[in-house]
Amino acid sequence: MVTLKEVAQETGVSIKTVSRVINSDENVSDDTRTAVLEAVKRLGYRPNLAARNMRTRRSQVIGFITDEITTTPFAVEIIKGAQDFAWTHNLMLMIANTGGDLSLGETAFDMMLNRQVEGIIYATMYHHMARLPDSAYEVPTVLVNCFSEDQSLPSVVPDEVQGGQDATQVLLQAGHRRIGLVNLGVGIPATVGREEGYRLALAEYRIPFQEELVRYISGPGQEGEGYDLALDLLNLPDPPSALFCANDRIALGAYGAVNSLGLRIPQDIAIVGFDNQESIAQYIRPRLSTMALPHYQMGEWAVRCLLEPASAASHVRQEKLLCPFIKRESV
Amino acid sequence: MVTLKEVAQETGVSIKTVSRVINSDENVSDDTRTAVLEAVKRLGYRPNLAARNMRTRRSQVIGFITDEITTTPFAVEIIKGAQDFAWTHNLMLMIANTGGDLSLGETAFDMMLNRQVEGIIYATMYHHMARLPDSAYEVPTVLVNCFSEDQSLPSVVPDEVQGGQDATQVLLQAGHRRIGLVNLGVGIPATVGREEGYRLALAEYRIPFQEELVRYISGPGQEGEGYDLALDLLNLPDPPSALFCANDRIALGAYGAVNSLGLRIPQDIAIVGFDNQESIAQYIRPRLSTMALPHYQMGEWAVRCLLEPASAASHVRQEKLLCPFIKRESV
DNA sequence: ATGAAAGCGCTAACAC
DNA sequence: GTGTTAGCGCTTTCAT
Repeated sequence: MVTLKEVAQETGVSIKTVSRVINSDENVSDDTRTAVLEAVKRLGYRPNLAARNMRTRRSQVIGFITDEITTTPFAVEIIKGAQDFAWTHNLMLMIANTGGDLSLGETAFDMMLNRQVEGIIYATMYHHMARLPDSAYEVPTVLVNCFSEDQSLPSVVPDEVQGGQDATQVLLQAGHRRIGLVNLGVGIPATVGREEGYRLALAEYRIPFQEELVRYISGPGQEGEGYDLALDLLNLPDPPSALFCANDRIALGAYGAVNSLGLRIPQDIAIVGFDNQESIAQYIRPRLSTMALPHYQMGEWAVRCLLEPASAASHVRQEKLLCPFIKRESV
Repeated sequence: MVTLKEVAQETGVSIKTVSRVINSDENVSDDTRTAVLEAVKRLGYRPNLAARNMRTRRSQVIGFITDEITTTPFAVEIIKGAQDFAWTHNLMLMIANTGGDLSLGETAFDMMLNRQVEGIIYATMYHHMARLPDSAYEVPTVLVNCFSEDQSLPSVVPDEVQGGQDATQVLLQAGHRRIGLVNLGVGIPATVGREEGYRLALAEYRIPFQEELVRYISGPGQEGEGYDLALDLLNLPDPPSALFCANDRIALGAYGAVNSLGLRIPQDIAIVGFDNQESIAQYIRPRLSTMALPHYQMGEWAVRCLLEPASAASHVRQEKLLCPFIKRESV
């Protein structure tokens, strides 16, 4: 390993002068700087950030802990957003995956903290409330796609209400007045928020909310249930002409239901999904119009929040990011 | 920050004794150990790995650089395999994504090296030859899903030949004797290897290889081309009764072609895919039988290779990992 | 079984 | 513009 000392000896200057050059300090004569840089190059010197960190207390590393994110293809965009933004600020991401296990989560925080990370991002696969170890408070921590019970940690989540509202509006604007909602399981933020948006959009058009048009899935088999519940709705005496499906897998099931009735999408039944799971939305025919989750942006926001604790984090407890509508062919 | 020194003062012993306790050194009396541990807990002491690293030269961090992997849902399993295995050895992964840009790749290596990583894993989205910066040789480096031109770096890739052979065998064993191959673009390892496997399997059954049964896609629109090429094959005067599609997106296109001809899968035409892209294979009807890529295992292997340079890395230049057959309903 | 001193590579503080 | 000294938190070496 080549050290500052060796570069100094090679150049015939003091260690501190080399340090100045490395850190782009102005107070170095051009001649000295040139000579030093030349030696740095020749020797292949590389600053030891671990050593620098000891003095500056800045590791230039931030931790990124997830529950099961790497297994959720479409959510890895959170990592990408975080890493791209971190990169532009000379920060690196250190990652850990807990598999949803709380004690592993605690270990993950400890391992990160021991390695002197400057901040930690905790991201989850699905939008929900998260339990966090005490060590989450030892360093700035930001939550992505989840929130702590007491909202004591800044967090960034998708704006479910806006998403639900916009999805419904798209259908409304296309002329539909009787719109079914095949929602997710009861009690989770996505279900509540998307339905609230649905109601808001209906209210704007002065359309009364009707319970019989709303269904909730109850198990994990989303396509299957989506099929059944959509079929239910379509078999109503006064059936809806459009379906808002709370995610794309449900929408996929709904496609099947529409087909089984010999109806066409979007001519007979219009469908809007949610999540923009490319692997589904892009490949089914007609291609699915749906609401995208702002994964990439949430990742970016999290890093920005860590970098500017004054601006973002302290002002808002929870940032809600826009879910944009992705127009394809199902409406 | 609580340091060894403070714990030592609190307990009334020397710094070194505390250090011994932290590092589970035997030579400490039980009383002392208990007292120290108690103080460690009370004070919330946390070893500073950056400081330890200065003496031991072991950062307990390894770098994980990818080209575009985080954007390829099904390939993130490489990260998961690496991270799970690293975890069991108390190592953390530091990640960077270059977007395929070579100069960014060089920067990524530099940033990792400056942060004293003990080794680097370079993983790519698709199996291909990779160009690496010189700095890749400054620390143990392992390639995943790619290889260096001169094979000077250890690498781990899917066993394309075995995969192609097994896929074809599945069809052969199901009684098919005329099997079409809709292959990827010419010249890449996957195309060459999978076709070689296809030929080997045919040879085992003494079936002559026929050029007219093999097609290659030429553009990026894999489903569309898959559709066209499969249709081509099925329209042959003496059409195949089974199709081996070199990836699942092509298979998806082939499904369309079979449907358009009013044929059924697998009764009239059997299909085997490749890649096991769950988002496709799992959701199309009938569900697609396909060959899985050993992403998770490649990630594991890479870390193991870094940890045991003596065993794995130095013996084999390139490790080929098994692509297992995933039985579903299309054969 | 325990401790004192040195030093890892670097930067902060303060000379000159 | 440049150098000296000290010390970040830890482990190593060598005493005791």
